[in-house]
Order: sequence, then C-alpha cells, then structure tokens
Amino acid sequence: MKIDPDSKIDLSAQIAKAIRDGIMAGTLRVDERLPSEAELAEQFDVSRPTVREALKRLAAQSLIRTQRGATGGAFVNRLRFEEAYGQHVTTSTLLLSMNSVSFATACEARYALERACAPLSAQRRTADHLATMRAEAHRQAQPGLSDEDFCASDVAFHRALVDAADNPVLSYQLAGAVEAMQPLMNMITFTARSRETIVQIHAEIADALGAKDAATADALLVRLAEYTESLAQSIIAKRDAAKAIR
Amino acid sequence: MKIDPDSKIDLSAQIAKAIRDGIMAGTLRVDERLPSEAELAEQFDVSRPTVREALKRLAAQSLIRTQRGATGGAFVNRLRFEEAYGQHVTTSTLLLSMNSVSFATACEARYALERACAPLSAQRRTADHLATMRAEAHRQAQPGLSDEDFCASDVAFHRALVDAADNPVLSYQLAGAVEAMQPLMNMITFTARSRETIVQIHAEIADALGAKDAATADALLVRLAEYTESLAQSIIAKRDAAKAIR
DNA sequence: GCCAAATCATATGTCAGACGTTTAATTGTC
DNA sequence: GACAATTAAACGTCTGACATATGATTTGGC
Repeated sequence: MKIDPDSKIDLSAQIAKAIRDGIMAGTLRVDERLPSEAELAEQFDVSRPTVREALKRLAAQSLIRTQRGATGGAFVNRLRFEEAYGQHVTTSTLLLSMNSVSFATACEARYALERACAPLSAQRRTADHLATMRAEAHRQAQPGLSDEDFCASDVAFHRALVDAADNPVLSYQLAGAVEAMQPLMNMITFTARSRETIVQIHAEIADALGAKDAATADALLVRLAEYTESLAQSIIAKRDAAKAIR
Repeated sequence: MKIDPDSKIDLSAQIAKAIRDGIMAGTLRVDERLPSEAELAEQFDVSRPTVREALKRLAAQSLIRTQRGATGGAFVNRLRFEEAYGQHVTTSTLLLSMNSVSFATACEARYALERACAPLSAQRRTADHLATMRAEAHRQAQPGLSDEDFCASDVAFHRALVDAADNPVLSYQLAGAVEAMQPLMNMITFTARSRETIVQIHAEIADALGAKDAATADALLVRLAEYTESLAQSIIAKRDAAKAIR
C-alpha cells in the first residue's frame, strides 16, 4: 500500500489502513512485531509523530499492543472475544442513544436474538449457568434493590442465558444487543408487582432450561418480551400524559 | 476525570478515556465542538502531540470527526449504523480468524440469528427486498461465476433477508455474523450440484417470504444450515484425507 | 567458572517549538 | 452591494530532544 501525501486523507489514517490491511490479509501474523516507529517513519517517508498517530488508531481497535523497552515495539494483537466485548457494547450503546432507536425496536431485536439461542442453551446449559440464573433471579426478588441494580441483575441473568448456548460468536453478537439496552431499561421504574412478574418468568425460564425444554423456554421469552414492551408503553403513556398537563 | 502522569497507562489513553466517558455520559453532545488541541493540552496539562494521539484514538472509533480551518476542530460524531457496520465486520472477521473458530460454530451462530429475524422479515419484507433476493439467486445460477463471487452474492442475499426485518439493531448485529463468515465460506469450493441446491433453497426462501410464510422460511433456513454444514464437513474430510496421504 | 550487579542499547512515551495548509470571517476596494 | 484580498484560527506535519522502561551485555567479586 502506497501513501499519497497529496490525498485529502490524513497520512496517519492512510498508514493505519495500510497496516490494518496487512493484518487482515494475514501478511502480518499474530504476535509478529512491526518495525520500530523510526523504521516505519522511514518506510512511509513521514515523521515519527505521524507514525505514532497511526499506531494509536490501531491500538484503539486493539489490533496492536505496544511494549516499551529494548525488545519492545508494536505487536499484532490476538483479538480475543473478551476484549472485543467492551468495544462492541460501547458502540452499540452509542448507536442506540445517538440514533434515537425506540425502546420497541431495541427490545424486539434483543428478544428475537435471545430466542435464537434459547434452543441451544436448553441443550447445552451447565449446572453453573443454571446456578447463575437462579442466583440472579433470587437477587431480583430482594425488596431493597434499586431499579438500577435490578436492571444490572437482569442483564447478568440474560448474559448467563446466552452464554449457556456455548457459542462464543453468539455470545459476542448478543452482548451488543443485551447490554446496550441497559440504559434504556434503566429509564423504566419497576413497581413491586412488575418485578414479581419478571422474577417469576425468570425462574420459569431457568426451570425450562434445566429440563432442557426449549419450547417452553421460547414461549416464556415471548411472554417476557411482551410484558417488557407493555411496561415500557405504560411508562411512555404516563410520561406523555404528564407532559400534556404541563 | 483526572489524568495521572504516574499511571502505568499512556497519557493519551487516559485522555481518550476521559473524553469517551464524557460522550457516553452525555456531557458532550452530538455535534458539539471539543476545545482546540492547544486548549485540551493546557486543560490536561500535557503537550499537543499527546492530545492528538488521544484524538486519533477516538477518531479510529468514529467517536469524533475533525475539521481543519478557522471554524475547525474536533466534533462529537453522530455514530450511524452504516459507519459502524464496517468496524463491526472487521472486528468480527478478525475474531473468527484469530481464535480459530470452527466453521461449525460460526455457521451455527449465523443461522440461529438469521432464523431469529426470519419471522419479522416474512411480515415486513418489501418488494425491493424480494427483488434483491431473487436477483442474487438468479446471479448465483450463472455458470461462469467464480466461487468468490458466488459467496459475495450469497452474503448479499442474506443481507437482504436480514434487512427485510426492518430493524436496524438486528441488521447491525447480524452483519458481524453474516459478513464475517465470508472468508470461511470462501474456503469451500462449490460444485455445480451444490450450487444448484443452494440456489434452489434461496429461491424457495424468497417465495416463502413473498407469501409471508414464516414457518416455511424457517424450515428452509434449517435445511440450508444443515446443507452448508454437510458441505463444509465433506470438504474438511477430503482435505484431511489428502493430508493423510502426504 | 559462576552468579550478581552495573552498564548499555534500543524503543516507546512525552515535550517544545516551528512551519505549512485549510477554511471562514473580516476588511477593503470598486 | 458585490467581489477580492487579508487575516486569524485551527489542524496536519516535521525536527529535535529528553525521559523512561527493559532486555542484553559486560563487568566485578567470590
């Protein structure tokens, strides 16, 4: 890849792209060391700060890691699911908030995806997953729990459900949909009765998965989706009514 | 957010985090202009190059955009689904290749997710979506098509299927699963007969969606998943046999 | 001869200052 | 009033330097 100094695009962006392409094409292998900043600067015929800006771009995407010292430098990073999680959730959260995605749309996507992995979860869930789900459900029944903590526990419950499918690709893709919804969920104030309903469904889902009963789990997820949706709608209705009075 | 010069972490990473937190918390709103690089340098008590490295990190995630000139500067970027697509696909592709995710695992995730949106697609598909799907299926039947082009058309077909669900959140999350599988699919050499089978199923899927028949579409996706899986397995078996001879 | 400490070399992290380029606003002229 | 020249602000890039971390080498002592 050549660098064009007269391009409209930043040199650092062009250099970052060139290196990224190399990583994606396999020219640069995992744990391989890139040339030093000084060498890269010479190769691309730019200054070291420009090279550094390019490397920081790649570091922001976890494509490389840097190490100081004598044998240091920039290394092609093995991208792991756990690392990518955070970025994916961050991006998804911002996508929802910045594009004013409705609660209904996000909710629909989330439950559609969860239902997709429910059959696999029913088949493969371990005792560990069931224990986590039951523990979170139990936690959600505690009276003193704040709305925020309730939502956090809700996310943990559903994460366990998804992870039970034992497919890292599914877990990764769903993390964006499930965790990114938390800010939207946080806008809901849960009454004691609504919590009771949710906890009840959660417990039944855990039971269904425990019995490897995919059909029941699916039906329960549908119920949960509908209930969550109706809760949100009543909140929105109340808010609109309050606004109308004002 | 305070910056700690004695921290083990790069100053530029700390500054990037501070600004990112501001964006996520809503302190910095979309299209709002950040202070100039010189002002940021003074605020965080670092040099301008350090600030610039931080800004490049954020630019790599499309969280900000920069503009030159008198009224230029760094602006909080409205993250759009279309922009985020590319990054998501890149990351997903690397996750698959760097973690040696098996074809079976990726395939399972992909079809589970596609099945999740099939009912919605059956309900909401427009004439446009159907036309795209039929056009791609027709293209896949052309004799001279290379394996690579066949796979690309396959991706286009499934993208249309997913987009037909008319839920941007679903489309976004699935893009990672569907498009990231392309390199894995490219490793399969499609015989004339296997292509015929796939094209046939594609055509039937389009018909089922045209008839708003979710159940049939779901069954067809299951068949397609199983067929794709068996194709991959026979390829792997052949390759292993060839390896055993050597 | 072997182990430990001091030294060295290398590479990243950070800084200071400067110049070029882009772009919008201002000013000046006709 | 419209158009052209000037100006100022801000990013993009470069040069050169110093600080700091860290593995490798050398040195010194036993």
